Amino acid sequence: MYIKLIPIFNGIMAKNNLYKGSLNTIILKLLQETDSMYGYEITQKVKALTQGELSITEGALYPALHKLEADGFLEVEVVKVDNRLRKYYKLTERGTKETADKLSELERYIETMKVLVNPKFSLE
Amino acid sequence: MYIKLIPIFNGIMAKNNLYKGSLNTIILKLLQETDSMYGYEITQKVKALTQGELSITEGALYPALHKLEADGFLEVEVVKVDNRLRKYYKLTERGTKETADKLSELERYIETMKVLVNPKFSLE
DNA sequence: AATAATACATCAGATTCTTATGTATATAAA
DNA sequence: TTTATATACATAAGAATCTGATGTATTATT
Repeated sequence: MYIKLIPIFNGIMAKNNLYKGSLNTIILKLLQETDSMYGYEITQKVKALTQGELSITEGALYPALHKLEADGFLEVEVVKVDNRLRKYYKLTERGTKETADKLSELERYIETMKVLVNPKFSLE
Repeated sequence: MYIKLIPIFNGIMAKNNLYKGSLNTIILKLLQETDSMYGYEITQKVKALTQGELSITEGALYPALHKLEADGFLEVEVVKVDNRLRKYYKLTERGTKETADKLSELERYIETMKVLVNPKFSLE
């Protein structure tokens, strides 16, 4: 019999609320900077960079990685470390182009939101 | 027989790509500024403010308005103008609170994305 | 007379996410 | 030593949010 103990006040965890489409942009950008990363490493990197503000769930991450690979934006290399599998992903040429597109799309989006909801938002 | 003429180069239109959750924030903020608006007016206002960059589709807008109303964030008043119906929406008290929450959520989100993808992004 | 604009609405389908669950190994704690 | 945590992958159900298509109806424009 398996009993999972769950925190009583788990409301204090929650609060993720990733905006649609953000995840691909995040993955691509991280790979642009770090060249080669595996899935679990990405979740940890995001947590660290955002000081826990953003937790990429595995249920979102792995399917996203598979799709980016299927679309030809990432290539994968499987490596065994300490008897455990790691799948290292890196950008393809098309992936590098896609990264630039996604980033400018994000910039445009933020510019647009700035106009709509808050004159204080801006890009430097 | 109905034949719909469509633009040959409709690729130049496309490009909407609203991020998930943005729409509610936009609606709430516009109502905070303008006090009372009807659906069609919102679509036109968004087009005008963003110079066509963002087009709120009716298929997204109307269900969103209904849900915001059902959740108690908006109240509606139906008015007949030129023999046509208009449904004027305005913020309830809870809606005003929700607006503030959504706006700070957006600020946090942009701050987070800034850390992750682009050191040039910032709030003033 | 036909088309575009105004004004509402719903629905199928796609995408993207959360939460839960599952497998398996390695390490740290009780 | 057993248990829990960390590492590392994966899938699947269901919710939420969007696009694009379609529908109704009136008014204004061409």
